[in-house]
Amino acid sequence: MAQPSGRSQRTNATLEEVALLAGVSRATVSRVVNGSLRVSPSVRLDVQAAIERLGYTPNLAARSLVTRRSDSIAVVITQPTGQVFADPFFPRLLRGISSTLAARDRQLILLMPELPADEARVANYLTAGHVDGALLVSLHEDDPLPARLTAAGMPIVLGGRPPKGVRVSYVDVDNRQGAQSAVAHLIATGRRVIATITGPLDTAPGIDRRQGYRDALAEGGLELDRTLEALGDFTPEGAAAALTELLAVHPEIDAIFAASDQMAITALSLLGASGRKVPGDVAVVGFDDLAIAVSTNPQLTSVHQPIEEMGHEMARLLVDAVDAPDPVPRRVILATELIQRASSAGRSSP
Amino acid sequence: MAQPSGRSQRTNATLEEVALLAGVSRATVSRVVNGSLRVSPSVRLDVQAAIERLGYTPNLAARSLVTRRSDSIAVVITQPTGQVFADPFFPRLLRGISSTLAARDRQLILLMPELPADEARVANYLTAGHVDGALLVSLHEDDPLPARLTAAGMPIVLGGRPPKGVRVSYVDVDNRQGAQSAVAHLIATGRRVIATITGPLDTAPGIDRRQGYRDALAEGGLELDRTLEALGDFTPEGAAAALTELLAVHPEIDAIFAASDQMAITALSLLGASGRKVPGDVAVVGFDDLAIAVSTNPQLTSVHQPIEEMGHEMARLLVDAVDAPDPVPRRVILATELIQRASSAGRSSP
DNA sequence: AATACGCGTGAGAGCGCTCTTATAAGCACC
DNA sequence: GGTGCTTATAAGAGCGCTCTCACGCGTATT
Repeated sequence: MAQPSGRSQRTNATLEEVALLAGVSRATVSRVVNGSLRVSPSVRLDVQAAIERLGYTPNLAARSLVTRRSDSIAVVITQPTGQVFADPFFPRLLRGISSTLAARDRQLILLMPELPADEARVANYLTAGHVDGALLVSLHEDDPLPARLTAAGMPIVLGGRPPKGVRVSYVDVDNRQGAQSAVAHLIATGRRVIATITGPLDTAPGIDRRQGYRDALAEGGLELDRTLEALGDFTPEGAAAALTELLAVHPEIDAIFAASDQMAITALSLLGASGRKVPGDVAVVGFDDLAIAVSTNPQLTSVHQPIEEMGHEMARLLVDAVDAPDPVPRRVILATELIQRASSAGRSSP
Repeated sequence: MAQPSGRSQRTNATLEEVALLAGVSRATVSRVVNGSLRVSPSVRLDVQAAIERLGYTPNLAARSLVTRRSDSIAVVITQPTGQVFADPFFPRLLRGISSTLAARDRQLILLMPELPADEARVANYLTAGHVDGALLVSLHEDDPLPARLTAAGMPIVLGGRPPKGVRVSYVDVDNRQGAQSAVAHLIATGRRVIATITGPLDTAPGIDRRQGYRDALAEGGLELDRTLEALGDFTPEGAAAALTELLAVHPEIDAIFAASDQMAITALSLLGASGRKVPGDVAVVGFDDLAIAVSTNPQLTSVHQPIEEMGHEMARLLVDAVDAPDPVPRRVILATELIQRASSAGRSSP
């Protein structure tokens, strides 16, 4: 009597109540709900009407208690070191994952361990069987999680190529081919002294993008010069240091392929500060195709990655694996696309 | 015999088994697990040993079936129109939410409706009682979700000020004060013809940031001139159009406050292209303090928002409301901070 | 006409947990 | 040393669902 008391107690109807209203047994209602074929059309209609009337929604907890499945999937995003958060990779990836999972009636449980202690808890949580599978993104090199989960019989799919010879399913963008096409483009537009600012070489994208750079040089008949490869770490600071050294050693540079847009943008402003014109003196190409690539001056040529699609594929692979356990790890490599803008325009054209 | 068969069947122990091993009843084990005080120390120790030995983890589905709680919280991120995804707002917000939720033993269920049809499904899912509460982010103006959920008795907390006079708990950053401090800084450093490129004026941040701009002008004794307020929409295109018009009407502009970094960066390159020096001729200040703000040329002065903390507060508010339903909506407004960089340096100093 | 088989449906067990209620044990008191 | 009290533990019901099994009916087979 103390309060006016909130209405809408949200007392969800149960199977039992639906059954009563429809004049059938609980089992039959269950069959209708789960789309069993073994129900006569007339009964199905009655039941559906009752469900509609009562606004019935299955109690997921009760269901998963008996089915031993949770119909939910964990997405584990490990803290990427440093500023990698500077780009909107995760929202887009999550959107891709989310839409596919929703379409297949799975819940998305997001886990973002920060401290090592969190990671232990996450591992516990996952192996406790609260989810049917896990999607792992941006692990560090020596993360024990994939091995632990695989050993525990939990289906997983990684985002990005696994570091070592770990045999798990994964989805990745074709970093190598993307970098290759970027550098091939520089060669095709007349650049001859092409430097690269790499990503960290203990990460797959760092390695693969450098490899793509080398591939393009080889194909273009240009000599590989290790002093044109400056080690970056995807951050502005790292890129600045790398570029400063590069310009000191090779003032004749006429093109730069940066392994990330963040670094490419830093290069853009540093080159300007050093009195060089982009693209007149030096062409610049980045990787990621961030939204700000169109806001820089000049606009930045960059390699576009199908991130949403990566999410789709990851979710698809995982759900398939949950539904039909498959001993063979699968992998999907998605093509990238070079988006040409002003920062790499040919010398002849303005 | 077909396969070597995977080991580690992950047959989680049950309460019953723990009870058997510890020589007590199921109920006693349950008390230990849930931290009841009514257990003698010796028995508690025995039980804990048994739990340890069997690697017991409670079955969440079974628990929530009887407690009628899920111990999980939904985070609903509605598709922001256009490019707003260009900034890493969501990862940071999610990180804040995630860490607080984890600390309070709640699961984070992420829902990202894209199409209107998705939104209906999300609403259904939420009202079906699968979660204990919901965090709603970046709703559009007329989103019916808050009202629906509140009516259904579900605790919710919004991220960002609610559009109309909706009475719900929310957490927001102090957009108005942030903008005010940015513009006050411009005035203090000698700027007199200060324009603004606003955000869309049907969003709370758009409105509040413009209001902060006006506040600062009033306090600084400058006349408000509506033709110095150009309507933007947070995108580069919008900003470009707004700025072009602004410069045409007011070539004497000596400072620009852009309601987002994305727009500020666009302004930076456009001003350069028009032959104006930043900060020599025109000072530029943005809002968001994106990571690329340090990579632009010149580096961009911007208003920093405590996004992780916003996530923390949202989660804290919601979990508190779930634990102790509170008829009074709460609100938390977090302070912003102006980060001064080269783009707004005073004319006297280089 | 008798047997067999399919197919739609109902009855009932039981998933692992919490929570209420009952019981046993311990202790103080007069 | 019996009465009354508190306190630790056990027993058992039941949350809402799925799923196996049995049943009864209609149709095909011999």
